[in-house]
Amino acid sequence: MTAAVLSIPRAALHQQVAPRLRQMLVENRILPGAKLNERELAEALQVSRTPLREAIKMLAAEGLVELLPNRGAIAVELTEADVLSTFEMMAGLEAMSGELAAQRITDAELAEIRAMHFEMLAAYTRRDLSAYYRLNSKIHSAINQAAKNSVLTITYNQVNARLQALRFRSNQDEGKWKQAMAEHDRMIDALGKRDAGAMRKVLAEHLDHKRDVVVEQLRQASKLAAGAAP
Amino acid sequence: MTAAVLSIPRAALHQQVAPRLRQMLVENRILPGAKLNERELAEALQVSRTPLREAIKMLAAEGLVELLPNRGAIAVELTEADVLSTFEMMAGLEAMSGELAAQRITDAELAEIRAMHFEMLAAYTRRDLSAYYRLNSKIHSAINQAAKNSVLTITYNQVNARLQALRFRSNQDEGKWKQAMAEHDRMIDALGKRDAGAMRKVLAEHLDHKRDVVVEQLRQASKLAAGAAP
DNA sequence: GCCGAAATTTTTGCATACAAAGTTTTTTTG
DNA sequence: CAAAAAAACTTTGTATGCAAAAATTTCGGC
Repeated sequence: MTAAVLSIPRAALHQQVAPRLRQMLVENRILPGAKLNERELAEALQVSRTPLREAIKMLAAEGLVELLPNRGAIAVELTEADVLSTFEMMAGLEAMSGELAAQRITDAELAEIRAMHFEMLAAYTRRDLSAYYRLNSKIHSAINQAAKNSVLTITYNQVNARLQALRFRSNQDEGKWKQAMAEHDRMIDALGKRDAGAMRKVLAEHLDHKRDVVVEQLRQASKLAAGAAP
Repeated sequence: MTAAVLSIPRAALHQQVAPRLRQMLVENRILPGAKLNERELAEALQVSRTPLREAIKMLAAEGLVELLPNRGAIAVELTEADVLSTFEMMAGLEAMSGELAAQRITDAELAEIRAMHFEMLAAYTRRDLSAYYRLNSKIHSAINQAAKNSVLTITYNQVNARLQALRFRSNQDEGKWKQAMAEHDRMIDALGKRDAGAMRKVLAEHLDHKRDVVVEQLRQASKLAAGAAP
């Protein structure tokens, strides 16, 4: 009866808590700037404070929470400057991924990315935003994998985590979406030709456009807030 | 008497322990692959296991130690592939720093970097390796600062930490050293001209050469070890 | 009624205690 | 004597308790 419970969970509690907390932060279930109350969280996650605190320290090292001496941790709040810096960094990482992937990708990897690209075309045609996001994320991950640099992959995932919270609410407008798809077309083309320079260029541009979409939405959101509050 | 002790140390223990542990790892005072015994370390650092464990979790998130379930943590051991990946990543980050710095550096920042460059020329002329390393590190940091991207700075410092352990033992040969100095000359030149493309290029090459020096030394070291052991 | 100070409550930070997993040593058996 | 099993020991992982700091509330003075 309890066999599954006893045999499967070989992961330590702090190793279970960290991903769950990370997801709560990334999905804005814990709002930016909000305090992470240890007692409350420990109760909610059904663990004692010790493994919870260890998990919080890990997320602090990842930059998802900020530690205030004697005042615990708060979910990071990204200023517009932070958002721009993060996107600029992602653009650099994506450009590097693309450049290296163009040099190192195998035929099998390329075929799989092409397949996902067609799936994404299908999602775009159906205007299935959630499938589109899922496939987009998978394609970019696959490109990163094809670059075959473990440190780049780790860094990419870390920086990417900080942006998830923003992209979550980013519903694209039709024009931008079409443009993003066109950029993906060029990407697949450049990958097929193993053109590292073109990959760098198209990915850097792609991320710059994503940045523009998010920043525009942030400005709109803060304009709305400013109009409502005072 | 105890006023200084009572007023200054507002830093939490885990915040003090983490940097100390990081330095021990970076300076190879804890050897790669070695187990981090909690009782021993806690005693050596004069803290209980709780803040020590929190610090270890932070270093794990930074990638300096590896967590083994129910078996604690070990200092990461960099394979040759890891070293290559890390240098490749550093090359990308330095290239990005240089490119952005060329676009954003102020005259004051440029002047300070030029001053440090002259100091480094002095250290090189005296063959003062330790001063050379210190200034080299400061110059690269200053370029990174001039890029004015906080996420890039954090990432740069993290990835750089993993390489400190290797550079520590890297005594350059005369030819490589001269070449590195020439590259720094070109760097300062490109920065003065605000030539982003040239900065990207020279920094990427500079790091590639550093990589070659380290890899060559690693190969020599492992060759020596192979000759001695069997 | 409102501001400020003191007291109370809450919360964080650290140490310790205990349980579970892992490691080593000893013992037993073939 | 070797290999396997068992016991003893060590180490990690988690919970709990206590002290110090911060936040909140209460109370006194104006």
